[in-house]
Amino acid sequence: MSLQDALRSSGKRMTVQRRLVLDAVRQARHHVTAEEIAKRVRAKHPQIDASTVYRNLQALEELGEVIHTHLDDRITRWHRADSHPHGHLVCRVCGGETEVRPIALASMAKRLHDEHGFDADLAHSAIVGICRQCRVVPSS
Amino acid sequence: MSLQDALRSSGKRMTVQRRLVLDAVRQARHHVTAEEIAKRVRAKHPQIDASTVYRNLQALEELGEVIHTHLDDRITRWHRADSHPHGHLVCRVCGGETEVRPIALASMAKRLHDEHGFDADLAHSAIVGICRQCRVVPSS
DNA sequence: GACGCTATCGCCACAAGTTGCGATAGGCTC
DNA sequence: GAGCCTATCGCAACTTGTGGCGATAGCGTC
Ligand SMILES: [Mn+2]
Ligand SMILES: [Mn+2]
Ligand SMILES: [Zn+2]
Ligand SMILES: [Zn+2]
Repeated sequence: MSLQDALRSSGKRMTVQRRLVLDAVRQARHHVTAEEIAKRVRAKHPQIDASTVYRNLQALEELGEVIHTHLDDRITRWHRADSHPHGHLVCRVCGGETEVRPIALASMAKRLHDEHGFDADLAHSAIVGICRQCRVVPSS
Repeated sequence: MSLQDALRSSGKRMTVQRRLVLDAVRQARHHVTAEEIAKRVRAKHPQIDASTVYRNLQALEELGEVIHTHLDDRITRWHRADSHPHGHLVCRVCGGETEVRPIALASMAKRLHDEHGFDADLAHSAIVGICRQCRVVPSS
C-alpha cells in the first residue's frame, strides 16, 4: 500500500510538518532520537513545535512509514520502516551494544509462539544483560 | 551478604527515608511504580521529596534489595529482589499481559550466551508483540 | 557523648514526552 | 476556485524522572 493509499484509508492528511518529519527520518542513518529529528526540522522551520514532531512520529508509525525502538531505558529511537531489521544486546556494565541477526531472534520468537501463541517483536526493546568482557572473573 | 554488610562495604548509609522506601517496596504486592511508593511514603511523612524516593530506589537497587523492570514504554516498576522471577509478554494491540516462566527465558538466554557470550536478563523489559486473541484472522 | 567527614536531603530547574484547547489549514464536494 | 468538515497545529500545562546545590544528618573515631 502506497503512502497516498494509507493516508486516504486512515483519514489522515499530509501536512508540511508531517512531510518534513518523514524526510528527516528517511535521511537519517540509524536510530535517530525525536530530539535530533526536531533539530533537523527546525533548522529551516523554527516555528514547528516539539509536540508536532512527537505526534507526527506516532502518526507515521501508524501509517507504516517509520518504526520506533528502545536502546536504553529513557530514549526512544526512530528509523524508516524499510530498513534492515535486527535486535540489540546492551551491556548494563559498559553500555556496549551488539547487533543480533534476525534469524536468532526468530528462533527465540518461535518458542514464545509455540508456548503462548504470542507473536513477539524481539527487536522492539534492546535486551539488557552483561557482555563477555564485563562478566566477573572468579577471583584467584 | 546482609543489608548491614552491603551498606558498610559500599559506604552507603541507612536513613529514615531509605528505610521507608524499602519497607514500601517490600510491602507492595507486585511491580509498584515510583509514584505509588512515593504516595505510600508521604502518607506519614509528607515532607519527603519525590527525588529522594527516586534516588533511594536506585541506591537500594545497587544494594541488591530491589529490582526495576519495564512493563510498558513509559513507567518503570519496582519490586523486592527476592521475589519470584518471571518475564512478561505485552500485547501492543489490547495491552494484555502474560507471564513467562523462568525456564522459557533461560532457554532463550542460552542461545544468546552461546552465540554472543552475552548473559541476557530477559525479564528486565517486557517483550512486546501481538497476542493470540489480537492476531488478524484471514478475511473470508 | 561530642566531633568531623561526606552521603543524603529538600528544593528547584531541566529533560523527554504527552495531552487539552482554540486556531489553522488539508482535502473532498460542488 | 469557494465552502465545509475536522485533522492537525502551536502553545502551555502536566508527567516521569534526573541532576546541581547548599543544608542536614549518618556513622566511624575519639
Ligand atoms: Mn531498566
Ligand atoms: Mn515502544
Ligand atoms: Zn559490557
Ligand atoms: Zn492482545
